[in-house]
Amino acid sequence: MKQSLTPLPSAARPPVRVVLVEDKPGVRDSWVKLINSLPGFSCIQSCTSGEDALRVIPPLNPDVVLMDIFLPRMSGIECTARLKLQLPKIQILILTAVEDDELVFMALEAGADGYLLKRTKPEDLKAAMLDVLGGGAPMTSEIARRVVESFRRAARQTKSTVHLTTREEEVLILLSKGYANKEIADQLSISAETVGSHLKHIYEKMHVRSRAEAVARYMTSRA
Amino acid sequence: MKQSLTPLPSAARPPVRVVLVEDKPGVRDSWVKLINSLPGFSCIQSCTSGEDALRVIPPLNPDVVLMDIFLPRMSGIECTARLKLQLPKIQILILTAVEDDELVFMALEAGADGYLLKRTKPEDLKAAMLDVLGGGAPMTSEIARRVVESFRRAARQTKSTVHLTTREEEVLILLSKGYANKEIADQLSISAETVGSHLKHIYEKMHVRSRAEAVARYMTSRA
DNA sequence: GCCTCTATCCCCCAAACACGGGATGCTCCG
DNA sequence: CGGAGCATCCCGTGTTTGGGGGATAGAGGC
Repeated sequence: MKQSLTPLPSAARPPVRVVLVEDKPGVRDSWVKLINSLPGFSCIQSCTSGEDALRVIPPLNPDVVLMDIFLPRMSGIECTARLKLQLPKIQILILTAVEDDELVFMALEAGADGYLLKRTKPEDLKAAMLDVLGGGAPMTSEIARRVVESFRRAARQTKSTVHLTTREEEVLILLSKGYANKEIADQLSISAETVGSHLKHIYEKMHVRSRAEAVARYMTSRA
Repeated sequence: MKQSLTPLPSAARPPVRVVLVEDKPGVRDSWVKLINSLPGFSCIQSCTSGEDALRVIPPLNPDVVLMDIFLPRMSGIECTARLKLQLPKIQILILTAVEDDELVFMALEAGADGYLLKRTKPEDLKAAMLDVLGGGAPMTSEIARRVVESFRRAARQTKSTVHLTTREEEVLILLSKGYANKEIADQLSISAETVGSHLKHIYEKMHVRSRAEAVARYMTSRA
C-alpha cells in the first residue's frame, strides 16, 4: 500500500497522540516503547482491555488507536465498532499477529481504518500511522489483495446467473416480489400449473429447493 | 500502430516485461521512456487501443500491463476484463489521471490488480509494479480507503428498517437461505411451532404475506 | 407489584406448495 | 425430416405454509 503526502513530523508541531490497546503486559510495554521511540509520536495511554479502552479513549480523543484483536471478554473488533460509534473520526489501526481473512474483514466492517501485522517493521508502523492520518487505509500487500479480491467476488456474484428462459425469468421476478403461484399465473395469463412447472425448472437450474431460496439467490445474484 | 523497443541490457535476472496501453502518442512515449528508465524494467511493447492490446498482449504474455482507462471504442476496463479472461495470471495496473470511485470499482471488478494515478512518482510506479508482482494490490492511499469503505458499506447494513428482535432476525436470516421451518427450528434448537410463531410476527412487522416476500424485502433492505 | 416485551410452545385447518409423473404444440436448426 | 428446446397444460400425493386461536415464563421498566 502506497502512501502519498505525509507532513513531516517536526519538533515544531505537537506529536501524534497514540493510544495502545493490548492486554498482554510484555507486548504492551514493548509497543509503548516502540511508539515513543518514533519521532513525532507519543503513546499517551495504554489500555489492557476493551472496556478500559471504551472508558479512557473518548475523553482523551487521541489521533490514532492501535488495537489488538484478541482481548479478553470484548474483542478488539467489538471495541473498534463501539469506539467508532462514539468517535467516528478516530483512526483505528488493527495490529495483530494473526492474518485471518475473516478477522480482517470483520475488523474493516467494524470500522477499522487499517490492518497491520505485528511483525511490521517500526518504520512501516510509523508510515502506516501517518498514512491513516492522511486518509489512507494502510494494510499489507497481501491483505490489500484479499480485500480487493473479496470486493471483486462480491461484485462478480452479481453477474453469475444460470441461463433461464425468458418465461422462467419472468416467473422468478414475480416470485421475488412475493407473489403466489396463482397470482403469478394471473399476471402472466397462464395457468397456475404452468407456473408450477416453470418453478420446477427454475429450481432445477438454480439448485434450490424452495421459492424462498430461489428468491434469495436471485436477489444476491443481481444486487 | 505499435512500436517495439529493445529490452534493456539486464544484469543477472531478466527485466520485468511491461506492456503499456495508452492511446495518446505523447503520453505513451513519455511513459515508455519512463518505464525503460527504471532499472530492471523493460517496456517491450506499447498498444494504442484496446483491440490492439487484445491482439498483441496474449502472445507476448508480459509480466505487467499498464492500462489507461480512457481508450477509444473499447475502454481500458473492458480491455482489462477480456485480457484477464485469456490470461488470468497477468498483472494489470490501471494508470489514469482520473480518480473516480465508479471507475476504480469497475476496474477492480473487471480484474485490475492495482489502480495508480498518472501523477505517481517514478519510484512509486516501480514500487507498485514490484508490489503487484509480489501479490499486492497497489493503489494510492485515498483509493485504498475508498475501496475499504465501499467494502464496508456493502458488508454492513444488516440493519433493517423495521425493528425485529434478535430471534426474529435470526429466523429471517435462515429463511433467506431457503431453509424450511423445521430446518430453521433444528438450527436454532427450538420447535418448528416457535419458528412459525416468529414468522407470524415477522410477517406482521414487515407487512408481508409469504416467506418469499419477506426474503425479497430483507434482501433489498440491505442491498 | 403490574405491565410490556420477548421467547417459547401448542392446536387446528384450509390453502399453497414441491415434485413425481406425463402430454401437446410450436419454432428453430442442421 | 427429426430432434432439441421452450411454453403450455394436467394429475396426484404428501408436505409445508399461513393465519387464527391461545398459554407460560423470564427480564426489565415504572
